[in-house]
Amino acid sequence: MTIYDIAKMAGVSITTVSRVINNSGYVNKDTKNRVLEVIKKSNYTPSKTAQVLSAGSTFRLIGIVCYNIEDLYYAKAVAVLERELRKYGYDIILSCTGESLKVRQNSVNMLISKNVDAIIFIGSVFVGATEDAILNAAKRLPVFIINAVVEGKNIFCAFCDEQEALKHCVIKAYNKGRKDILFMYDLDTYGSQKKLEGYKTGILQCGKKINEEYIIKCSPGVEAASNAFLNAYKNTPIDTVICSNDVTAAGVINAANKNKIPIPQKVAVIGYNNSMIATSIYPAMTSLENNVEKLSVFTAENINRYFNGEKAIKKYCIDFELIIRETFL
Amino acid sequence: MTIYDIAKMAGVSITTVSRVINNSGYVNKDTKNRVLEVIKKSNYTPSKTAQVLSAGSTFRLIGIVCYNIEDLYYAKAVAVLERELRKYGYDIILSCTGESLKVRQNSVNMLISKNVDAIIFIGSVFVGATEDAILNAAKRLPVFIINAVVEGKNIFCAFCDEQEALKHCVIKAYNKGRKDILFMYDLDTYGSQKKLEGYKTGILQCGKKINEEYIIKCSPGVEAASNAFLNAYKNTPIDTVICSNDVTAAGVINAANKNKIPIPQKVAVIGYNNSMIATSIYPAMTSLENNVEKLSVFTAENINRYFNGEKAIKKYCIDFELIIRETFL
DNA sequence: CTGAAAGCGCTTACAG
DNA sequence: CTGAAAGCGCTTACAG
Repeated sequence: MTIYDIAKMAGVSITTVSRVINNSGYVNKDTKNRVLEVIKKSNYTPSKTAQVLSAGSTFRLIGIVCYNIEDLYYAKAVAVLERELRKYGYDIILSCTGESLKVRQNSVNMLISKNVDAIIFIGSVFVGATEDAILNAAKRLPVFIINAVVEGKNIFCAFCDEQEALKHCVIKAYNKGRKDILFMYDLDTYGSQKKLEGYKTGILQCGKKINEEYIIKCSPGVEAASNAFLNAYKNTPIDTVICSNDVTAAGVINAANKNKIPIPQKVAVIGYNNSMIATSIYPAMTSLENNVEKLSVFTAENINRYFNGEKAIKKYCIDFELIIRETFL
Repeated sequence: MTIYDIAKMAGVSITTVSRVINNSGYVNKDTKNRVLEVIKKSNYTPSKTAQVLSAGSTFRLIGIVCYNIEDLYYAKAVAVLERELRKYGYDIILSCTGESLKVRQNSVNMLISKNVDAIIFIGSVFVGATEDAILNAAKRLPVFIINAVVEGKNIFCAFCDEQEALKHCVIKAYNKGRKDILFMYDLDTYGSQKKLEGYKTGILQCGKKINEEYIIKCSPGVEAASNAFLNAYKNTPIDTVICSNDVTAAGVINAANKNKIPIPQKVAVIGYNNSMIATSIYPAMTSLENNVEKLSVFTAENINRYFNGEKAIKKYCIDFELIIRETFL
């Protein structure tokens, strides 16, 4: 079913049908109704492909590349991006890549080959190993990054200063009289490294020495975090645990509950991301709000700015806030 | 930059460039390399739009309509669908609609107008009020539904029998000697209704009477569930709480922890969906595994079947399993 | 208010 | 191994 069929059935030219479809130009009211009826009756949908090619427009599709949509951080970002971009008439193609470098490069290639208007990378996991993919993409279309900084033409970043954020947590803990502050992280990403640096800076700023025993890397997931914490707790005095994300923190809290280690009296716990997990757990988790939601809203606006001829913002840094709940008072 | 520019720069016809791009037909090796070099040097990407229009193919895009990607159930489904559909060369356009009927209808219209190959609806929230949107969509393209049943031409459903699942939970609890079994749910969806029916069937099958005080509807979210549970607990004897999802169950568990109500000795708790929350909480939550992952894998296969001329399966029912953890032993 | 014709950027028989 | 030409299904000046 094409515009030619509709034209024939309605007894008009395809130009007129086109006018009716697009509600453009002058069309006699009766003619219009006749065409509309034919369209409806035949369940005709115009070929977007032909429209785009002919009108020189685009599909208004934005590619989103994220690590794992089941992680609440990415889920939040995608949810907000989708909602905000819709306001500007964009839809999203979602690509979740996981660890695989090959999948990442393929995802980017696919998005480029499908002629999306722009690509958004969410998360710092894409910096480092995948940076080439980002730079290559930027040669062909604008690239927007949430929560990482990559310099380059056609690349626009919105981020939270994770290093400062973690430093803030450390100092806050120290000022509460906490002395044995553990830092736990899972993936070895750009973001984790920033947080780790922030941890160290904070420790030094408190006039303490950096003790490698207080820096723990564990596998992702609640269980792994539980075990890693208990193991560390056995061997070293610990009164505070700062985690690089809420899932890890949940593991610490569970382990403490199970072993009757009172939170926060004996051990205080600070999570990161302020996700739903922070309020789903008991005791409610103190967590660092790094404002993904705001970053996502900003990025959608920035994309709109870019395509409207206004100058998009190259680098945008958002504030953070430690949300105090029961695990660290 | 079009195929004409490349042809000119390489000193060949566009036919030859097209052959190189598509790796089809015979092309002299040297010619091919020359064209490839020009393409690379100029960062040329063929217009997918023109390719699709010309070749009579499609963009290989599947639309996914879900309620809320921040809900772990939907996140899991989308993650698996994306991964599995990628294997068949499809990408996904994600649309999260929330409650709004208008957004839902608009999302469907948008997907149809963008000429996706098929639409997947995830979750029972779309049955009932949005059913018209589904039926209309099915007039134009194949519609696949995960976890709800809608009859109609061009509609394919994969689901878990929630009614049976909930009945199973009730009987299991009863057989453990539990007598005062509460059912808590939040949204008033098709799925919740099925679960509620299952609860009632189970209660009757145990030779007990249905007591409306043991059926509690609360707002979504951990906090609301906590309050609703505590309120009910004050007024009625309760030894088991079965929830329509894990978030609600987390609220119950938190409330019990906070009020020193021992789980499962005094109150057993059963969640639903067996999401990450079930293992993120202490005590670890018994939860009903309704196999979204398997349903998603099946749906991707079914879509592939549909487009490969094999007959897609109209109705597919998956089994379920109660995963026993500490909150109900 | 309406239509014939050119053109969007490709692919694909067809001819050589 | 290569290219001229038709055609995919639309939009949009242009002419009337």
